[in-house]
Amino acid sequence: MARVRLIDVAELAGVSMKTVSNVVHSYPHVAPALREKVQAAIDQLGYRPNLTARRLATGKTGMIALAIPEIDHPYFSELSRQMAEEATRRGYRVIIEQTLSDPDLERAVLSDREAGLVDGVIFHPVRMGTLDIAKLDAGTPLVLLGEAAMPVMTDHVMIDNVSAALDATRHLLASGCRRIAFLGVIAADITGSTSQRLLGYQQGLLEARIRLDPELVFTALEFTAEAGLRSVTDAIERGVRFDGVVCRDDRFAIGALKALHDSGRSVPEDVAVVGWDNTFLAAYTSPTLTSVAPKKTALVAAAFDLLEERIGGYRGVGRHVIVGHSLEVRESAPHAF
Amino acid sequence: MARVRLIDVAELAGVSMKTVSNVVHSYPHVAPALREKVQAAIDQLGYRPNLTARRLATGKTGMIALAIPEIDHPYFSELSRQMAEEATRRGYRVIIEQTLSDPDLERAVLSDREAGLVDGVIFHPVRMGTLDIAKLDAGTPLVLLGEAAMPVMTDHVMIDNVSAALDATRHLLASGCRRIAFLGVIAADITGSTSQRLLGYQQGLLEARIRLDPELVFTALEFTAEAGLRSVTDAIERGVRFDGVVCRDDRFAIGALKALHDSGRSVPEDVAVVGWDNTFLAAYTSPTLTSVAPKKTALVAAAFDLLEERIGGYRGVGRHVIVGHSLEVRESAPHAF
DNA sequence: CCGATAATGTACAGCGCTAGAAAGATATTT
DNA sequence: AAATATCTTTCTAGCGCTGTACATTATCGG
Repeated sequence: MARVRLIDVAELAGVSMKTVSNVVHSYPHVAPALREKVQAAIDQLGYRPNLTARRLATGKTGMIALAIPEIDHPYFSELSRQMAEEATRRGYRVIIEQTLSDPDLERAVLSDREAGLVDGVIFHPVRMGTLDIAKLDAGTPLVLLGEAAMPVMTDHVMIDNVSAALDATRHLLASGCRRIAFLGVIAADITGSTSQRLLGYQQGLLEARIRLDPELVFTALEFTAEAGLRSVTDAIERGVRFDGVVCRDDRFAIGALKALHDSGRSVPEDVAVVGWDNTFLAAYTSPTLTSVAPKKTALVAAAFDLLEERIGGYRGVGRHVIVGHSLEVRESAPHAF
Repeated sequence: MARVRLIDVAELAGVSMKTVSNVVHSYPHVAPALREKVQAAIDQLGYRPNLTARRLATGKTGMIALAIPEIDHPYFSELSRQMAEEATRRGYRVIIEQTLSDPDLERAVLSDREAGLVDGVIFHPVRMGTLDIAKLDAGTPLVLLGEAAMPVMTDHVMIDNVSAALDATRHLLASGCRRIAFLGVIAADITGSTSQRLLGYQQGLLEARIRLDPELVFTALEFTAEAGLRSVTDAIERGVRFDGVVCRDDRFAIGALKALHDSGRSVPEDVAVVGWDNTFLAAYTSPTLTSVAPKKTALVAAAFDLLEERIGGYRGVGRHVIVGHSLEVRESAPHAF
């Protein structure tokens, strides 16, 4: 079952390869009669262009890589979906690379860009720092996501984490919480995404003239609901009192919800909970979860806009785009209650 | 910033392209001194082989496509992750194609295989029937997932849905349920996956000499938690009485849990709930969710085994592999209670 | 009715890498 | 020392498609 090649079609139709190619690409100046004859040959042979060859000849791959820590984190799987759909709309395909927050795998992402596999990369780093990225940043178009490193030459899309965390904290304060915890500090996260959220949280407390109690900053060991659950359970067992908790992401919030439920506390009456990312989970927990909602659609669009400009030849300094966010208020932290 | 090519390295090192290529591929018969010199040139220039060119030359792409309905369905995102990791172990990369359960997109998956982009395809069809697939099945290696169509010539991996549904139903019966509902019939799902689960459910009732009450088969409009919630809420509002429910997947189960909670019923005391897929969600709902657990690791391994055999040249009839499953018992449907 | 402009079509040199044939160099054997 | 075997390296023809340069026809105003 040998593949049908362009030249096979050309021979059958009795024309040159280029003419067949012109038909395939709907090049305007092909005589209707010829076009028909060629098309017939294409159909008869079931010809499909070999994309690899096309790529080698044109230098464009039509693919972009999306490098994220974990495919199955709800935030990233939802993001992936939107990226894939936006890519399709813009005529690209997406290769998803999972870095597992492993520094070596993250580095590999940036090195691979040079392998000519993709036209560009959208990358959400977790472990790599600014310098690491700057050092490896070769010529291939790159757009960074998240709050991590931001080398001056690289484009970057994010939400304003400080102000989003501030909003979440204010929301809890407004509904009467006074001992608000922050769940989700993690030693391995050096990217500052968490620390910015923590900063917004502190700022919120400050506004309300509440002194930050270090006991209320809950640490987790890794980015899982399980770790969140354990962290909150530990705090409860240590006797820490709190009436609200801002979580670094929805998975932690789900763990928190479960820990509170298991310990007999009710949400939001005893403890109000705010999550982050507004993944679909938030709408299906009991109680449903109030969550910080980054404008994902805007984020995806912005990332592609920047990337396409780079692919188009832009070589200037890095642009830093901040997309909006909102707070999706649900049962776990309703308006005044 | 022109790319460094093989020939550039060869010139710098003063050797032929093939020698450089030999070094790149760790070909054994290269004199140590030369190898070192070449390696130095590679490092100095920062050479990375152009994968597109390599592909054209070898005919192997090193990529496989994973075509699934939705990236952000927890079952599929967890599956994707495992597929991606298994692929890495076996030296492949994965391109994820989202079909959105759209017949045209599903068809496109099979047509694309011929475009020489990937060495093989792992495909979980939802809408395409046996004949459709058989018709489009060209020469490229293909392995199907799920319970859908099974053309004789195509390899196929699945779990035994009938017996898994039977297990779930028996479990509910054993803990005293007598009016057990089935949630998740969907008109658009023609693949038989749901109908097999329904069959196992009926079989379970039959064993217990319980007549199937059609009122207890809950229909949903689409595969979302929202649709599951609505379906169960409707049933409750219609006055349908039931004390157990087998759900077609975890997302429906989450919707059901929420509907029951919202209507003031407690789980499992009033109604016991069993989900399907054992996604990570199951462990973090309140109560936690008992769920049918396909052996994902085995499934992924089997799919790759079959695919690699096809890639390796196997041309025989389709193999149909059934991987195991278990029932992860959690709070929503504990053992006798 | 002619040269000029536009419309069609062909030829062929790459894109960067691989791999088999062939050549050159060195080691082993008798 | 000649002959054979074994390494090591070079040469070069593709992989299938694109795009430029050029050849060949139509089209058309004056």
